[in-house]
Amino acid sequence: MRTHSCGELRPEHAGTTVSLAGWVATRREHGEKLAFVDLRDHTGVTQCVVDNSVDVRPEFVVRVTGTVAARPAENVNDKLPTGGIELQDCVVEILNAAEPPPFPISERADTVAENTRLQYRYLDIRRERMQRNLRIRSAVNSAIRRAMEDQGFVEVETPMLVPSTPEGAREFIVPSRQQPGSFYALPQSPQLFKQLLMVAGIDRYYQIARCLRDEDLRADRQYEFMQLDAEMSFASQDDVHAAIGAAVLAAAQAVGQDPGDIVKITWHEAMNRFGIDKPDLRFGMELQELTDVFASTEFKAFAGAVCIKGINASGKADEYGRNKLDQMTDKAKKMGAKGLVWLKVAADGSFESPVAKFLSADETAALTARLDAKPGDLLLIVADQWTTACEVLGTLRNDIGRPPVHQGPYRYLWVVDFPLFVGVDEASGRPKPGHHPFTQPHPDDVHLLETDPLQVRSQAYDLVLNGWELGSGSIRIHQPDLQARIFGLLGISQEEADRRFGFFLNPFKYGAPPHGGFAFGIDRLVAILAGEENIREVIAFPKTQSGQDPMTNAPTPVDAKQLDELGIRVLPPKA
RNA sequence: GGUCCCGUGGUGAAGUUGGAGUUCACGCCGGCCUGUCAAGCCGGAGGUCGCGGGUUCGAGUCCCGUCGGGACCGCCA
Repeated sequence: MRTHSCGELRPEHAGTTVSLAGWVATRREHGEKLAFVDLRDHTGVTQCVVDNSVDVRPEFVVRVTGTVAARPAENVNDKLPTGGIELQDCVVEILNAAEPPPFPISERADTVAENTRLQYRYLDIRRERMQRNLRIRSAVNSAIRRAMEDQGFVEVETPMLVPSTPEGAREFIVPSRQQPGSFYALPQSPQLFKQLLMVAGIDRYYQIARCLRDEDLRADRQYEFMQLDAEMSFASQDDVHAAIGAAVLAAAQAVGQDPGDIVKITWHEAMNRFGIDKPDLRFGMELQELTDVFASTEFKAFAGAVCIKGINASGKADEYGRNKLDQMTDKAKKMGAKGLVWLKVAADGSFESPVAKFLSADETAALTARLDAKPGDLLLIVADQWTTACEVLGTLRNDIGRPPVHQGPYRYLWVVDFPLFVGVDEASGRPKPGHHPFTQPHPDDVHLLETDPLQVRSQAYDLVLNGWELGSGSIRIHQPDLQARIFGLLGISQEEADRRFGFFLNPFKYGAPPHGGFAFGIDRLVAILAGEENIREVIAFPKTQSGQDPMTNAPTPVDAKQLDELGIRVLPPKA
């Protein structure tokens, strides 16, 4: 049907007769005998010189047969890769007519309401931007597959209809026809199955897996999303990081990027330096320790504080007026801080601040040195519990300094040694698992499990890119006695564990190898690699924030007959 | 569950302290035009200002509600 694509002809093809097929991009009329038609496919655009009597309009599907001609120098279009040639003596065959599209099939549609783009997604995808994004996604997927296969990982598909488990995210539920009143759940992740594959001797498992979570949607979250899911037997944390790192490297290289070295820092260091467990390393403004500076201060807000930390928003003094500083203070208080101290550095190096008069000369000098304060800088200080001080300043650091996620450079890092438990459940007084209850504690901290559980580090880790959490993983518990200890701490009895996790835990009695794994979000990775801020831009048919699809109108009511068969009755809407 | 922003011909935008007949660009339709390339020129059609209620002599504009979209908080072991 076609001999070439619309993006490949060059002056060296001059003289050959070719056939192109595609969509009419634009038409430029020049009188009775002459018109230019730009023919478009996913590879590009080629100008065809046609007789003006040919009645084709934008988005008509046509086949054009003609002769490639080099354009004279004055007619070359430098903006097009094919701008050195055009098709002459064209025979145009209309394969399908088309109504005018609701929005232009070009970069001009970037400003069209997203709802409209989603309603006509098949036209939106016809655009260069979406073509590019989906092709990047495909290249990333295949590069990841190749990298995993090369490392001896075996792709195993796991079921979509799985039992409901009460932990974690809210699940999508699927009614059973043969067992009315019983339900399947759609998997939040293949977590349980992949660990059983380790018991089963698969040794290295991976899957580009669809996961489903019924939680509110965001720029980086859809109900359905794809993960590179992997699990390894007889592997250390470092083994897992190396394997996943190779997949990330392959993905980046597939789009012509170099991820550089993946830095590794502990969770404690991340909190201490950046105030967040997914630090964005593209900018400085690190948290500085100030507790010692104010060890014997007269300033009441700082005196006796467990932890005092500060950041220097360099050069931001003028940008942040009283109003913005008040908003920042409110935010700090909402996050649990007792307050926020700000100081602006004046031209002579002195501090402009409501609290400047409470600081001694020594303290002022030490503060200036510690934060490397220069005229025009804005200093922000929080005195509180360590966690609060870090988190508040980490949030302000991101608010003030963080560039859009897709803006290079790309700074990948592993965050390791997450705490095994995060805080205490108010109702039960029990510690809450940070990752999931099957996470292996750090070997050096196991002895603290019963005495000081909140100090126990885990063998859990996150992969972070430019402040976005790409994914997380852990070394799992494979010893039933250790698992029982953890359940004991969580207040889960043997009976309850059997009931809730029995099908998962019983297999571990039959020879479970030490194992660990990881999963990262492909949508997020592809979005960043494609330079998009929103994962919907790299998903062919995404849902809106309210979980609807403007193209298919899903979700929709179903027939009473269908509900009947499933033994389901729908309650009337709440008044 | 909450906070904030948005909704005006097919598309994107403008519309002042509430005041005459909503404005502009692109697109669309018709005409002219032999070298354009987002062609150009002339003419034309196209609107429930998301929807409902209220205030007012008068509402695109103000108020309340509602629907839809987006960003974020909660949530996402």
